[in-house]
Amino acid sequence: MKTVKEVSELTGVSIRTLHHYDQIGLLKPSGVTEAGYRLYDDKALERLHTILLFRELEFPLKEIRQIMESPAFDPTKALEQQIELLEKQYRHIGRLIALASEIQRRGKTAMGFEAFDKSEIEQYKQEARERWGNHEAYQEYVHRQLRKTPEQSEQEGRDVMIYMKNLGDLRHLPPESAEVQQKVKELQQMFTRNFYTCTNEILSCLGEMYVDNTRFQRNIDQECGEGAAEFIRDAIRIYCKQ
Amino acid sequence: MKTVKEVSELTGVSIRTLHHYDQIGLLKPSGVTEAGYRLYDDKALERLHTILLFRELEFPLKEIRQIMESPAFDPTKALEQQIELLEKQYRHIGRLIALASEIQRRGKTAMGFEAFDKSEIEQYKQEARERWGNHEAYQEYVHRQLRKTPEQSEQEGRDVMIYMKNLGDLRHLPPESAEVQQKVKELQQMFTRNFYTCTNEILSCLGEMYVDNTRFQRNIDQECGEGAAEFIRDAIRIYCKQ
DNA sequence: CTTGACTCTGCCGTAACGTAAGGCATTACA
DNA sequence: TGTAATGCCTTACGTTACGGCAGAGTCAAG
Repeated sequence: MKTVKEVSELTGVSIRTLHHYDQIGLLKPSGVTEAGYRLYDDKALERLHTILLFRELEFPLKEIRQIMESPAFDPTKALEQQIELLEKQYRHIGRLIALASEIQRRGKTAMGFEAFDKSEIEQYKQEARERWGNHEAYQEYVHRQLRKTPEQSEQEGRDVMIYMKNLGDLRHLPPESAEVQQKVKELQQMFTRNFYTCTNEILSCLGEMYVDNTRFQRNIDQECGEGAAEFIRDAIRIYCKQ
Repeated sequence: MKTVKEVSELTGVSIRTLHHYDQIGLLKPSGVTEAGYRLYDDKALERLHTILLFRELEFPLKEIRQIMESPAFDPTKALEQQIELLEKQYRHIGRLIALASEIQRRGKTAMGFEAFDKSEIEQYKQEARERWGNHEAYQEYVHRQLRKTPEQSEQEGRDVMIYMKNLGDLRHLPPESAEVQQKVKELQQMFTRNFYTCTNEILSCLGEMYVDNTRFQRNIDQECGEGAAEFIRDAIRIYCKQ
């Protein structure tokens, strides 16, 4: 049985926070002395650790209580939602940084004193969006990857290769033919499903990379036949132009 | 002269917010009717736009007031600080997402109901950090780049090439020689100064890329002499091993 | 003159505590 | 055993940027 101070020193939460959690019913002490001192046992400490974990993930305290009280409340789903929420914030802040940077970069003189007019701000926003676009796709990719198990990742790797092979097998056709272009489209859709929103711009970057990157090119040519990498790149180039 | 409702509809801020801004002295109406109705003119609207810009960038209202009241308060510096703050938040949220994803990825069964113990949480954190590490360096890079003018970027590109050339010029020496290793160190320091915290791991990735990427290799060899790319990669490999 | 739209000034509530203030309880030391 | 030093309690206000009332006055139209 530990007093508030001991718990506080053990876990790093303030005494006031313990009072608060008691007050809102999130963490009741295991017992109280006749003088009204709060006493916590090991089970309470464990509960506190769980609370702190959720708190770190920026769950609101109310929700933490619900999660821990009713087993009906699905923690898996809650976690999923929370991740979505965090990702929203993350993107939002990213855009803010881009906007602020844009102002800093261009407005060194204008920043002097008075007002920006609205059109100017919109201009900043526009430019920030453009400079930020690619980055956001990458973010999405990383986050999606983080949530995958190694087996999932491996499976996806094979999937990609199948699509590449489908496309590479058509390299006797001209890259602008309808059939080839259809396959490019499917490739793009597959990327969007499995990795990130694959815009034409991104797809085009990927296409260039398949040739620019020695290892990629070697792999693709090995799996799909000599010259496949270049063929795929060309097909993508054409696809992205229209 | 516009009433609160008109201003509200024009700018999207609530009437209550206008009241609030009046109350805290952030945006006083240009005039009031004898009945006490607030009236705003175009100058006030402009001021409001500026306020909204700073608000979007998550400046606290108090600070916005200070910035706009006293020209002594340096907006350039304030913007810089704000960006730093946003970046801190950004990294923080990124790590949270990594942590949450890690729990989701591994804890599907464990997530059931009860407590995590502390060691388990630390384990999650550790793994999340590892999976997140490279990503963070990239973030830093993007953010630093965003703030640079095109001329700055260009200058830096030339700087990099100078360092590369310094290193490439030593390719008659063995890559493990002290002189070469010293140059590698300088290269790493230069990256950290100009782009991002260049850990050994990242440096090593860069080294591999100089050979893996066809375009990079060609450029390096062209500028620094035949075989320079491979030599630099080897020198970096050795440097990173100790 | 009434009606409906509009506006005003309070005041309470939010989230998660921080920071006192004022008053017992416990412990340490002389 | 007295007293000082901690430790603990409760109560309550402060923080941020408003949202949402209530109750009352104001304005333009029919």
